[in-house]
Amino acid sequence: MKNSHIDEMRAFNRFYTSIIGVLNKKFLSGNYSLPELRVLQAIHFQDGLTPSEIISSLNIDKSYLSRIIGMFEKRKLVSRKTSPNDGRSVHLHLTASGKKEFEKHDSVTHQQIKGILSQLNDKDCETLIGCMTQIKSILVKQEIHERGMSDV
Amino acid sequence: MKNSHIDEMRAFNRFYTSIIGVLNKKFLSGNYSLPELRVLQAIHFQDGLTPSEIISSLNIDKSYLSRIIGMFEKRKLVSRKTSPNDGRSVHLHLTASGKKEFEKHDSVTHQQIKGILSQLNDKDCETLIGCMTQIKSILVKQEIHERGMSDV
DNA sequence: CAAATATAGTGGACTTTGTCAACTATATAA
DNA sequence: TTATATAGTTGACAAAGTCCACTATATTTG
Repeated sequence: MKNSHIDEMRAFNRFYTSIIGVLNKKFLSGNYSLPELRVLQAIHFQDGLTPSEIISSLNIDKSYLSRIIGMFEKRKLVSRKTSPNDGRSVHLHLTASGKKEFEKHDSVTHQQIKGILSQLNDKDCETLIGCMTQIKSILVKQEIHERGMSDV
Repeated sequence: MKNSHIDEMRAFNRFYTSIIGVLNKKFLSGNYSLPELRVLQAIHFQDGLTPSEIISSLNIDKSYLSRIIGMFEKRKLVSRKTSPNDGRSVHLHLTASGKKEFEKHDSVTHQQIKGILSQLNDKDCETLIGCMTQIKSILVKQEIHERGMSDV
């Protein structure tokens, strides 16, 4: 490893964080905050999961999560059901409107990314995605990541 | 552009945001928050710049910034000097301890990135950095970014 | 089994972070 | 010179996130 590599990676981090920040800011003009959307996504992704499962995958405070879920329940996007096996834990499900809300948000971010990629020529697009895939495959071995904080 | 590219890019965004999140969290166990460090960096990077310049480059609220600067001044890391040309604006400078504080933080994040790269074999490292450089060069044309929110 | 310990989730109080609007002071334009 | 714009500060507030105590189940262990 060269020393300049470190600077390069830091430059990339600043650059890419900035992009993510801009994208997040844009779509966050909606009704929900980023952690809220992460929770919605998590439940969509795995119907019936429990708060404690969300906690470990999203690295979020349990009281904070409890309030987020409470808010979703009040708005009828999520339902809680006490687990038949374990009376302490609850299973979370998206209601019909919860699913709709998720789809809505998901399509917005989909379009957002599409908007970026569609401005690239085919070669650049292939290169870009190829690079992303490679970076992921190299860094995934190191297990630095936890489920993170972008919905883009 | 293929449709799958969009999903790939979104996957990368989630993945990389997560990495950044973990890194940021680690070094943020220090004395300053991320925006605070960004301000310190900005002043280090361009001695004598004004709050309003920071505002436009960092996209931060002016009252928030004013308080951050006030805190730095109280801790003797930054000094304010009224501009001779324009009595409304001030020029910001790092004091000796301000510079030391910056260096301290900078070296921590340097070591952190070094820690990651040093676990890679030479080929992976070259590939990784090469990919980052390419991504940056492709996306920089689109000007999506603003100066962002990572200090890693 | 009964007592101790652990786990799941909730709610109150709090801190940190960030925003909004009003204000002072200087500068520029009409 | 009056009006308008810009730089920065301050107070009040809102949003985001954390900490701790608590209830209620579950599990362990003596």
